[in-house]
Formats: sequence, structure tokens, C-alpha cells
Amino acid sequence: MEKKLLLLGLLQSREMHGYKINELLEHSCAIPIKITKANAYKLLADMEKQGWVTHKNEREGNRPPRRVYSVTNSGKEAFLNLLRENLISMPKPEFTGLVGLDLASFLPHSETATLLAKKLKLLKELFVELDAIPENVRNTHPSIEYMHRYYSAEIEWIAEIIRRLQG
Amino acid sequence: MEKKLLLLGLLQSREMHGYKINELLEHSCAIPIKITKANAYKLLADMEKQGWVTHKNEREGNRPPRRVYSVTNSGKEAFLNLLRENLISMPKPEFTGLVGLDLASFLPHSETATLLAKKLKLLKELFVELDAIPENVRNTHPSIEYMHRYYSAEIEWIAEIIRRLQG
DNA sequence: TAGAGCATGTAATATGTTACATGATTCC
DNA sequence: GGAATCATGTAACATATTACATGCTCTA
Repeated sequence: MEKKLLLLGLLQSREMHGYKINELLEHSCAIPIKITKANAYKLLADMEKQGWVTHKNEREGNRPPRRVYSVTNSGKEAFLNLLRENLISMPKPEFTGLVGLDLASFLPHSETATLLAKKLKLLKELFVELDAIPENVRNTHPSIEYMHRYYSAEIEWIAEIIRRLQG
Repeated sequence: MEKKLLLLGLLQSREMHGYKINELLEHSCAIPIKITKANAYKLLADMEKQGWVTHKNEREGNRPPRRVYSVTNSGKEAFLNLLRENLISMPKPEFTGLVGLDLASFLPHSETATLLAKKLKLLKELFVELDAIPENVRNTHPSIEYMHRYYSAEIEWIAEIIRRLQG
């Protein structure tokens, strides 16, 4: 449902067609959930069936025609309900990366340390993107601020585990 | 795949039947991912088809017969591969709770603050369980230590957001 | 004797991903 | 002329949830 919430949010700030939405979703590390292209098209179609959005066809020059979506009144109502719901609820996050850590005793410490070093490298690469966002932007966008802190804590954590394995 | 990894891990520490596994998974806040009952039965059946586990039927007194699963050699190999994979990879987590925060401008500050206060209460309740786990256990189980820190940071974060909305 | 616990699962539904299909236009 | 971009989607598959079905035993 957060996916629909996010899409409705985007469409309320400005009307958009599917392709544009997907561009935003793919090229931004600042979005806290993942929505693939096929999924986004599907969700828009579903929300249209539900009556939350409508589309009109548009065409710029000779480009392929676009479906420009906008939120209906019923969609705006649904949006507010989803938003309230999202703000009060506390979905337990899934820490898939921890499963392996708990089972690491099945491998020699040295191997675990080597593998985690690779993870750490990956993490640092992801962090670079986030860290490049100017501080004033970060401080006005809760999710960016959050993710910045999260990744930075994550890096510290993995580094600490590696240290323990080596010491 | 982390679900299969976790199940293989459990089954390697000791043989188990589905019901027992589900008990462990349900009554423990110390497990970093969620596996529902139906899903666990399904995964065990799937892994049996794959040749990773086998079962033998057992019966204690007149209780319903159990399928006691154990990991095959091929399963042990698969387990180690899944484990290595899990340790090097960095799956981007989904922060579903952040979607709403980014859209909070659609509601009056006071309402957002009230809603977040409810979330905070929920969070604190979840934290109590984790905090009750003795420190020595926590320090020897990475995922428990991690989740303890995570929830504690999460509480701080929501509290901070509420303060900002009020100030 | 009624309800909780033990033990297994299926069916229907929901959700999401991957890869593929289509066809025009623009850039090199 | 060929690749990248614009723009839409479908089909097949994978994964997971909810609710339901079954039937025995133990306890109050």
C-alpha cells in the first residue's frame, strides 16, 4: 500500500505519465522504497480501476502518446487515509542481512571477515551517492536524512563486526 | 532466499518438524525476518523437492504424526552458498515508514504529531520485549544486538520529528 | 463437553519481478 | 544505419498472505 501512497503523493504534486514516474523512481536514491517499472504501470492501471486516478492522452510533437494521470477526488480521500495509516503504523522491518550474521559460525572467521569486507565496500559505494546530496536538502527531506544516518550507522556496524572477527 | 537460509540454519542446529519451527519463528522477537506458518510449510516442501531436506515420520504417543526434517548433503552445500551470498550482498532495505513522513505536508502539523505519537507508543512497546533480553545474550547474537540498537535509534528519531513539528 | 493445543496442509488471492513485445524518434 | 531514448504494456513466473479444512488429544 505504501507504493500506492507514494504514487498518489507524486501525482498530487504534479500530473505525470508512467514513463516520467518511472524515471523519477529509478534515478533517485532518495526514495525509501523500490517500485519497478512494470509494477508502477500495473499500480496506475489498478488505481484507475479503483477510481483513484484518471488519465488523459497527450502527445508532444511526434513522440509516442502519453497517458497523463491525475488524482480524482476519491483518490485524494484515499490518499489521506493511506497517509494517516502510514504515519501511525510501525511495520516491522525485515533485516535480511542479519540472517547470515547469526549463522556465520558455520564458516571460519577469516572467511566471514573477507565476505563482510565486500559488503562493506558495497555499502560505502551506496553511501557516496547519499552523502553527495547537499546538507540543506538533506535536512528538509526526512527520508534522505534518515537514510543518510542509517547507512552511516550500517557502515560502522559492519566495520565493528569485522574488527571483532579479527581480534 | 534468506527464508530458506534461515530454515536450513535452524535445521542444521537440530532436526525439527514444521510445527516446532513455526513456534520458534512466531514466539521470538529475536528473528530478523518474518516467515508465516503457511509459508514455512511451503518452503519445507519446496526444499524437499529441490533435494535440500528430507523428512521421516515420527509419532510421540498418540499425538498427530510429525514430519521431522533434516538437511541433506546437497542442502548443506546449498546452505553454505546461500550463507556466503547473504554475507557479501547488501540488499537495499525498504523504509516503508518513511513514505508517509515525506508526504506529511499534506496534513496539519498537529495531526501529524498526534499520529506519530501513536507510532512512538507502538515502537516503545516493541522495544520492551527486546530490551528484556539479558545483555549477555544480546552481545552474543548479532541480530539481537542490531535490532536493539535499531529500535532504540528509531524511538529517538520519531521523538525528534515530533519535537520539530511542535517547535 | 468445550476449548486450547498439536500437527498438517490447501485454495484463493495478492503482490511483485523478469523478460519480452512493440514501434516511433532522435542522436551519433 | 544502428543504438539509445521515449512510451506503453503483457505473459510467465515467483513469492507470500489469508482464510479455511481436518482431526486427534489433553485439560478444566
